Order: sequence, then structure tokens, then C-alpha cells
Amino acid sequence: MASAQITIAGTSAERVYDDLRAAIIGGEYAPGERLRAEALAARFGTSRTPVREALMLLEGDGLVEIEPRRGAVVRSFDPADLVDLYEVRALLEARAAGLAAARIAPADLALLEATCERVEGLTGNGARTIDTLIATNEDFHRILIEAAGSPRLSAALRTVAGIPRPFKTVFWNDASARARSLAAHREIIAGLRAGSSDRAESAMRLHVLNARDFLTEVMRERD
Amino acid sequence: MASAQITIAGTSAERVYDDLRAAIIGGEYAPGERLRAEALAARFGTSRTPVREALMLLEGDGLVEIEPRRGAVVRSFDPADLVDLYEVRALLEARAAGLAAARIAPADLALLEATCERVEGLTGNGARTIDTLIATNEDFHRILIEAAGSPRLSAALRTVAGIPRPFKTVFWNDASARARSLAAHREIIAGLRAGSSDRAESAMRLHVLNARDFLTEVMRERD
DNA sequence: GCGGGTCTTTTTGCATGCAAACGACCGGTA
DNA sequence: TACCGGTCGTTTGCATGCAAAAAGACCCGC
Repeated sequence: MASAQITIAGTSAERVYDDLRAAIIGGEYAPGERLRAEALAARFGTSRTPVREALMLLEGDGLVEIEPRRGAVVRSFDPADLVDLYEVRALLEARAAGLAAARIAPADLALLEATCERVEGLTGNGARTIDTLIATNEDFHRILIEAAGSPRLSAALRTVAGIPRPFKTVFWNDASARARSLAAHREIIAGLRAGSSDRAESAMRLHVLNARDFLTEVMRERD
Repeated sequence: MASAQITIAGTSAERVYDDLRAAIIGGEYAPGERLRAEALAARFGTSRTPVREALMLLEGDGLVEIEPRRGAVVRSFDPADLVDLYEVRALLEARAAGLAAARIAPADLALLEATCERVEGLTGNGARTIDTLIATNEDFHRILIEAAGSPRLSAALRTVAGIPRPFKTVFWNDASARARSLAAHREIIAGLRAGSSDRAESAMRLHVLNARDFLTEVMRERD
């Protein structure tokens, strides 16, 4: 069964890493915004040293860009990069689903089903609902990735894990996107339960590529 | 055309990162060996701060393990982990080859061919020859990955990039493995030149999975 | 009003001091 | 002998000082 979390927040740098990562993904810092070490240190009640370390880790996650002697900025996601990101994610998560189909524990399968039921219970459009939808969706993907049992795949996925919240918000605000996402999750679960790697893999690939297309479409309309 | 190197070694931490990475991959530090910050700082003529940063980056690359308050050790590669690593690499590099087939520049194609010719010219079994073989092989894969034109794919591959030198040495000491590797590279190049994504992708997957099987076999014999 | 150059301010990157945690060692006890 | 608790040296992790570089403010000439 997949464990809930790996890090027990041992060092201060890890805590800053987790919190800052959440803040960036949560949209608290806008893409392109400068991240000054001193200000972050004050915010997190620590000094610049752990902040620097957290920023370097976030650079590895593709959430922050660091230029020597010029500091760190929140990474901007242009359409081409988002497409690139989602295609790599499709590749890796599809594999994860395929691996998981062969070995997932019943307990994890139940957890995945629980996420679907939680999503079904959410019908509103309030900020609180969107928050829960985003969190539950992340639960689904995290549980599945861990169920794949491939540490290297998990590590590779960390490089394409996070995109800023505004992108997710438009997605989860769209009723049809929401419905299709739920259906896709159910399809993936069906593949997993049947032990069919092909089916789980294909369903996941389709699911992620649909998200890619949705975002592409949204960004095209914005121009 | 793919550029030779990304980093211009701006900060001290990056220099330590590059050099220490090379030292670990080069087998200078044995798996399981402890990496004390002070000693490394002395070696690289700097202080512990940039060393710490480099170690955290190397942890992201899967070359080093850091336990809070207990320090860093060179990561050990057990058979299961090597298989995991190579399978993720197969997935990612196969995709890279497929992407490259559709867009590689003639200049890069020429560079790839040049690596094959260099390998063909090497017939001995001396340490110097092995060094060149390893370096040339890495050139081939690096050029191809950059030719794929997917920054996110490159980033993901960094998490499965390095394995310690001893593993590579046994591979390149084996004449038949060497010959098959060269043939595989030529096959991949043929796919690229034909603009056939399928062919390049399949050839690359086969190539990487063959390496996986070779190493698996070697390790099985050792027990 | 605008561009170029200089000076000030801010911010980064590195070195180092220091407290706390870890582990090795050692003596005592069952 | 095997095991347990205390002590000490070592090493980590964080805070901070400082030099150097970048960003920004300012002024001047045009």
C-alpha cells in the first residue's frame, strides 16, 4: 500500500521546500515574480541558507528558475512548455498506470475509488469546492504513482509534477472537463481492477493528453 | 543543433556539482561511502555551503542519499534499482529518439555518425580505450536527447542519468556487448535519417533494454 | 523629453561561528 | 559475556558577516 508521505520534514530546508512549493503551485507567487531570499526567510521564520537550498530543489522541479547572481524567479509556463510538460507526464503516468495494474493492492484500489466518490459528491463551483477537487485529483494521481512501485519513475515525475493553480482552476471550473476527468479516473480504475496494463495505460495516456488539449484550447482562446 | 553544454559554471556550487558528479560516476567514491562536507570543501577549495548545495542537487539526480542530521552517502545500486532505472531510461530515451526522428538537424545527425566512427576506430581493451568508449557513448545519447527538443524530457532523464563507472566498465570490456551497442546506434541513426519515429524509438528501446539485461546478467553471475 | 554614465542601494554567494544531534567509546551491571 | 547508560568528539544544519555583483536612482548633456 502506498504511504501517505515520504518526508517527515526533518530539516528546515525541507519544510521551506514543501511550503514554498505549495505557495507557488497555489498561485501565491505569480509566474515571473522574483523570489528574494531575505523576504522568504522572514516569511518562513528561518535564515537565507535553508531558503537557498529549497530554491535549488524547486529549480529541479521546474517550478523556479535561478540565474547566477540574479536570483530566483517563479517559472513562467508558456503554451509550448505546458504541452511539453503534459506530454512527458502522459508518457510517465501512463507507464505508472500500466505498472500499477499488475501489482496494486486492494487497499490502494479502494483509496482510488474513494477519490472518485468524493469528487462525485462535489457539485458546487465555489472556491472551497475547487480546492477540494484539485486536492482530490492530486491524491488520485499520487496514490497511483506510488502504487506503480517504481522509485525512479516517481523521481522522474517530480520534474513535471507542478503547474500553477490558475491553470488548474480553469480546468476544474469547467463542468464538462470535470465530468470527463471523473469518467477517465473510473476507466483507469476499471483497468487496474481487471489487472489490464494496456487498458490502464491507455486510459491514463488519454486522460493526461485530454488535459493537455484542454489547456491548449484555453490558452488559444485567451490570445 | 544541440549545444555542447548548458551550464557555464557560474557559481561555486555548480562547479562542485559538476566535479563531484563526475567523481562519483567515475567511481572515485564507492557506493555507500560517506561524503563529509568538510572533506569535500577542502577537496574543491571552497566552504561547506556550496558543497551542501551540490549534494542536494546530486540527491535529485539519484546519485547521493541524504539523511537529515546523518549526512550524505553515495547511493548504492542494487539489482532491483538498476532494473528500475534502466526501464525508466528506456521509456524516456525511446521517446527522445522518436521525437528526434521528426526534427533532428543534419549537423546533429553527422555528429551522431561521428561517434559511431570513433567507436569503430577503437579496438583495444586498455583503460584509456574504455574511457573513450564510455565518453563517446555518452556523447551519442546526450546529442540525441538534446535533438529531441523537449526540455522536460531532458530534465526527467537527469533523474536516471548516472550509474557508477564499474557497471559501465564491465559492459564496455565485453566485445560482443560493444559490437551490439555499435550496431544499435547505427540502427537508431538509420531510423533518424529515414525520419521514422517508430523505428528510432523501437531501436532505442531495444538498445537500452539490452543494456539492462546485460547488467542483470552480470550481477546474477556475481552472486 | 530622452539616452548615457555614475553613484548608491540592494541582493546574492560564500565563509564561518555555533548549538544540537549523532555515533563511538567506555565503564558498570546483570 | 552480553547489554545498557553516560560521556566525548565529530559532523551536521542554521544563522550571520562580508565582499562582490547587479539593480535602481540620479544627474547631466543633448
